[in-house]
Amino acid sequence: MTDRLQLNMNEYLPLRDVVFNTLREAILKGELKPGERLMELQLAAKLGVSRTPIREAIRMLEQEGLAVTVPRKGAEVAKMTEKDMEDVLVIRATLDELAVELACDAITEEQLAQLQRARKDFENSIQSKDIKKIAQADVDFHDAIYQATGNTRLMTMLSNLREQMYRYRVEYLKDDSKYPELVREHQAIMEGIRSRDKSLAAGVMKRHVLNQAAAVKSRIREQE
Amino acid sequence: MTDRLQLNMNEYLPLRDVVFNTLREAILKGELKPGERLMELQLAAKLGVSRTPIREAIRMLEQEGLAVTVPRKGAEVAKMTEKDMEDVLVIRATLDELAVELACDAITEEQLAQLQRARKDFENSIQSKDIKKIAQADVDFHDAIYQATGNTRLMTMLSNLREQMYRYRVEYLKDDSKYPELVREHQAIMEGIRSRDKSLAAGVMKRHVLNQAAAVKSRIREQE
DNA sequence: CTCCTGTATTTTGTATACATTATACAACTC
DNA sequence: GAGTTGTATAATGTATACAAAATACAGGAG
Repeated sequence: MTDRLQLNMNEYLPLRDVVFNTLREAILKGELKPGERLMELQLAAKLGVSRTPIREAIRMLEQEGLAVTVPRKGAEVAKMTEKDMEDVLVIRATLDELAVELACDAITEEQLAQLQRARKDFENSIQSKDIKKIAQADVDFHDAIYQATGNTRLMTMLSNLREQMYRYRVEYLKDDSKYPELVREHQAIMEGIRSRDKSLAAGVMKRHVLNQAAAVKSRIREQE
Repeated sequence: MTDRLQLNMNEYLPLRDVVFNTLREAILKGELKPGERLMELQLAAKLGVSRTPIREAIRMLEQEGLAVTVPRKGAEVAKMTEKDMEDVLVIRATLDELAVELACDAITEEQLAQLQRARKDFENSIQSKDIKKIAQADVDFHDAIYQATGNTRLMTMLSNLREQMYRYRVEYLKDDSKYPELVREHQAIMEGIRSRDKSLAAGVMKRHVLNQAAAVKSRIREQE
């Protein structure tokens, strides 16, 4: 009996997860805007499912910080105030620092190569002028670091924090005068990790994250 | 018209939240043990509600890391491996450090007084030999610090991280030989914050958190 | 005895129905 | 006109019904 027919049974996803992913994407892409109401019946109709999986997906979005519910009124896409964003940025800067330090200790040769590839992909993506592509390449670079920490929880938390900024961050990437600095920072972080120089890598990473603060916050002010 | 009858309308809670709180408590207290199945029908019968709020509560527990669901099989109380606990501890140590630093900058006189009270309550609670009481006093002390950071997200995240350790931490508090050290550490943290000495306070806090590692991990080994 | 298979039962997944509350707006009062 | 009240409508909260999959286990084949 061949063991290669892996039986695509693992591709089953409950509708709640499909709905969750769909709504999550829509929120991150900005198709569902901060403050926009998430009405069960309407969403159910649009997605062709019943209210039950919609409700469960909303509960999940809620815990991810992407939606907010008021009892008996319903859910809406979470709005972030400038203060919220500051709070998130401080946490993210700290945890990203931690991630880099852990990566310095734990990264394997293979993961280092992966990180190197991600760094190059990012530099190449910049030529393309395609914001989505650049954003994705940036995400991949950071994910490569998270992966190298070997700390699953940290990976999850950092992905989640990034997600909350993501909606507002695209704007930051439109300003291509920042690209050279981004490239330099990625390079420095990469070098720091390769040479296992924790304080160098962590320092650059912290700056790298906090550099986004001004741009992201001004984007929030526009929203209001 | 008197404005003191605040109309207890704000005490309305959807059943999903009641169920969520109930299950959460049960898990933290150890009444629902790691690995124990959470069967909807059974829980619904026991709590006297229908499956719908149960399901929504389970989705919430899931995102808090207290439950794990396998599609079409159902949910169970999350088990933590030693590795999971290490991962959580590292994150918590880092964020608790951050919290203390932020508190050094932002704490008000009133909050300082509150922290002082919490610290004393903790010392008093130790005399009582009542583990629950001691645990609660410890929680209150740390909460007072979280409060002082003024960072709402950080408060939420730290509460959540603590929650995940809580189940395994009671054991740690049964060993009263540790009490003097705990008291000293609380005192040092308190002093550090009062004198706005970030590096002192942060350093002690980090140690304070990591000190629990061995005890908590051995508790996990027992579970297996 | 071991392994397989078929079936009954339990459990989850999803849809729908009913109850209750919030919202919008028109008619009314002052 | 400002505010209030009543009513229709729409939304959420909760329960239940039905479908589909997982599980347990008895019985049979080898």
